Amino acid sequence: MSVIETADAEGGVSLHQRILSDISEKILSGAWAPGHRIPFEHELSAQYNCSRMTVNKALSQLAKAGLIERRRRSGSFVRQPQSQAAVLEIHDIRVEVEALGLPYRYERVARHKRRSDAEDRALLELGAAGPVLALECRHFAGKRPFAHEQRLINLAAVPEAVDEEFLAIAPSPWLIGRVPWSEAEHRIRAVGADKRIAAALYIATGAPCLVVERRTWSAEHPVTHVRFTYAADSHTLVARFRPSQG
Amino acid sequence: MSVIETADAEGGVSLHQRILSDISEKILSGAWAPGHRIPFEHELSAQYNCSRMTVNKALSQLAKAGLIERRRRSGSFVRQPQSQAAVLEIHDIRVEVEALGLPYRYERVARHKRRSDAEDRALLELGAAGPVLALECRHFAGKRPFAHEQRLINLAAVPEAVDEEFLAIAPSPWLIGRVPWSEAEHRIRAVGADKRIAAALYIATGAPCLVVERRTWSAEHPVTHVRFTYAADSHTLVARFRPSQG
DNA sequence: GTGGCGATTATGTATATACATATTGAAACG
DNA sequence: CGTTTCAATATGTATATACATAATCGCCAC
Repeated sequence: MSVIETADAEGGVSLHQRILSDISEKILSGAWAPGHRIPFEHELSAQYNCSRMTVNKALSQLAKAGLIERRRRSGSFVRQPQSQAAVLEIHDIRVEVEALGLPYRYERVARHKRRSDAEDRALLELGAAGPVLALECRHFAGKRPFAHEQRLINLAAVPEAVDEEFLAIAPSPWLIGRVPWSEAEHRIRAVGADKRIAAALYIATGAPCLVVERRTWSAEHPVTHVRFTYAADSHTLVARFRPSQG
Repeated sequence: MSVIETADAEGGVSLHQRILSDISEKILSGAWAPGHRIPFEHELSAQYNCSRMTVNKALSQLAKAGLIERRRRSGSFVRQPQSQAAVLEIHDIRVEVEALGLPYRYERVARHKRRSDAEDRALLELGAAGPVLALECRHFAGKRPFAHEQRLINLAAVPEAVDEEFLAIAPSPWLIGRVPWSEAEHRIRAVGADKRIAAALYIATGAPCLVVERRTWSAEHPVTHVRFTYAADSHTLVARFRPSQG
């Protein structure tokens, strides 16, 4: 390798930028699937004939953007690609269904109390392990399933949920009446239905679904994480706003 | 300055991180107003007793986050608060793509001026027939299509759009700079890709997609209707809020 | 087996250095 | 007087190096 050789004659783009876009191209194109281990820093620096620092700069940015996950001693791995933006609005399913003029019905499918596992903690953004309540429910519009609900409740924040079976009342209205929320985060995306969702919503596996995930905090404490899944033809989120000034 | 003196005994947080948060604190608190020139890299490196590279790392991140603007030979300056209405920022696709660290590219696929048909009037909520501009565009992240855009512009509300080809600039930024909007409505849903969308986004027919439609009004006049379609694996909308009313 | 423990390894952060690039301001020139 | 040139300056990108840190692997003792 030459000493201090600047500007790799790469059309104005800096090297770490080129490395970055090469790798993200591989990821977004699917050539490197989620879970795939991307080459080590020292391998890439050999491949691109540059220093490890340059590779590190690119990989750090990819990690910050959420495309890859880095693990010491193990390497860097492709994550589920996702970009971020913001949208607003909150919804109550009973109200939505009744607005359609259809009879609403609620069904609790499952309920488990357990000590939070790693996935639970990730979903709730919990630091330490603790008791959680896991719920699975369905919401019907007329005879058709309208939405599937998977929910986690942090029992450290809402201990009285232990005594509720959620057979007659859905978790959302129960929580809203009890726990004032100070912050909420929504994630909205499209997915293909997996087998479980397909069965729950009476649709084909792989059929497009809208997924709305919501995380709620009350005074800095994570309260609940919920994932609603709707069949594509059953649901449109609507949000109206006026501009706010800076 | 000492030689290779690691871990400045600063409670686990890295130095560049501390510099970054110190400066953003100054900016967000208002102590350094927009337009204020923040200290030069060499001044900060003296102040923090560290190398210029470390300061550079912090400032580069601040620039990428949009808090400051850097000008060669002149220094770094606090930017005007970018608190554009959440909605606008949301669907500025260029910003989303660049936040991923990927090169953004825009392409106009088609442009037609016509008298509004029934479908156009439904989409724009127009009462009477009138001239509209129909556009089809694509937004790329790296080499992959990131979003497909179908747009209608009400020429009665924005007559000067007739003279714009939209080859170099995308409709969103063009409109934002020209037409103040007073109200917007969003509709978000999942669909299976039809043939046209599948071809445009390099995905299979029927593959799940996220569709975001936006209608905008300016002083009661419908301005534009736009439909963005994203491949399922490329996009997640994220929104955080605090309760403002109820 | 299995439980601990040290060696190994990949990433994380920092350093000093080198040169490129863009921009500014002032000096030199026609 | 305007223009051109040039040096100074701040940022931009890259290098080689050094050491910290965390996680894993394999070895060894029990």
